[in-house]
Amino acid sequence: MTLGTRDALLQRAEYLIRTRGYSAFSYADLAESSGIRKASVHHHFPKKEDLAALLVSRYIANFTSTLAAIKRADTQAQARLIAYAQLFLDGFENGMLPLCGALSAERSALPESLRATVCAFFDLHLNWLADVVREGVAAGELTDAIGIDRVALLLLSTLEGGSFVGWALQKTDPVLSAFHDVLATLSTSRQELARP
Amino acid sequence: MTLGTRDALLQRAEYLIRTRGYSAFSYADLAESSGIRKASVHHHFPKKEDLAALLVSRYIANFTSTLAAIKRADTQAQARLIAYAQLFLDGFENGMLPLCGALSAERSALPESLRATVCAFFDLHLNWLADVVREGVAAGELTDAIGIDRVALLLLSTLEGGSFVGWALQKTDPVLSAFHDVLATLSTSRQELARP
DNA sequence: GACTCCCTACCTACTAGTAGGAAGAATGCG
DNA sequence: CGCATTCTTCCTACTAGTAGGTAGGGAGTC
Repeated sequence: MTLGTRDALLQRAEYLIRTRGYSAFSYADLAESSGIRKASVHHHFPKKEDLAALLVSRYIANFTSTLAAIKRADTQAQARLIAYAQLFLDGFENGMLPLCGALSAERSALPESLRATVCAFFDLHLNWLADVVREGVAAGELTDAIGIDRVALLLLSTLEGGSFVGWALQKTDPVLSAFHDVLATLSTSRQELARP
Repeated sequence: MTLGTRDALLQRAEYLIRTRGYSAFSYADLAESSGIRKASVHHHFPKKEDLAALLVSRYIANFTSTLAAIKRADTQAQARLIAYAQLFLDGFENGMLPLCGALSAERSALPESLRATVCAFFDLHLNWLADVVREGVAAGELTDAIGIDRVALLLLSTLEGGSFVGWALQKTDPVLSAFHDVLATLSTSRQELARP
């Protein structure tokens, strides 16, 4: 399957943003790595800001349906959360940071339209996590010692933080390590923890 | 106390890097926000890369002594860790991301000299945390269910991740929320968790 | 006299973005 | 069908502005 030029550009742009950041990627980079001229990139996406905004909103749309698919595929909270965490690992193994984590770092240098979208993306994560945790608690699979919203925040923080630490150290283990430790703590079934 | 020009420049540069990122801050920005001309900034720091490298290595030196001071001031692991976490909150309340977290996001766009320093900084964090946790476990204050190094990674991940989530959402609570939840889990004394 | 600090003026390379045209595919119509 | 028109995609060539960085000079200080 061969991607259309437009989709190929979006894909390359996503990679560049998730490795270099929004400010540090240029239309010249994007053009070169897509085998096209700079002016042609502008034909598809007149402004850099438009490109990024579209990219993120499409990403959010995809992500939303991926989360829905996870909920459909797994009925247990634990399995759902592991599948969710796997998304972070997948990105990492493709050499990329979490999109919105990367954008969050440059927040002050971002155009206003992007900031709001990044914020919305984190809310999406937190709401989905809270939902899954709520159902998990109701089903007796997860403990409810610290409150649903705090658990959601805890899970997201470990994955974002783990990704950044792993990214800096160029190691894969930190990405999921903290998440798994937290998940084991939250689980009522408390199976023995696997030491690495 | 009035800072020398050189120190003022370093301080402003740190702020700019911890809000906009390395790529998105320019000598023009730095000059303007320091009330000096661009060429004068170059007089003090000929290359941007030099400035950043010096800044980070000085930051690491300061941080090292701060960590040593924390160890001296508190004998209990829990108190030490809370003081450590407070450093992240202090930065956040001054409107800044963790320095090395921010740099980590742009890793691919960073000069080689900086990448290594960023990596060393994370190692510093992890080694100090592992040390504190080890002593805490030996003193019976902390549980040792998942291994010293994993606990260090867990604590660092929650703080880095919490900072980024809080930064994107422009809220302070996420910064320490996950860290405190994890710390409560690790504590053998298990005092009741304060709900927010 | 040498050094420090800061300046104006400048350089080259690169940034996002534009103008206008060539080639080809899609479309409308007699 | 043939033929012209329009639309899409991409191009070369350009703009103005900004990036990091340099040359060289003036004023104060050791």
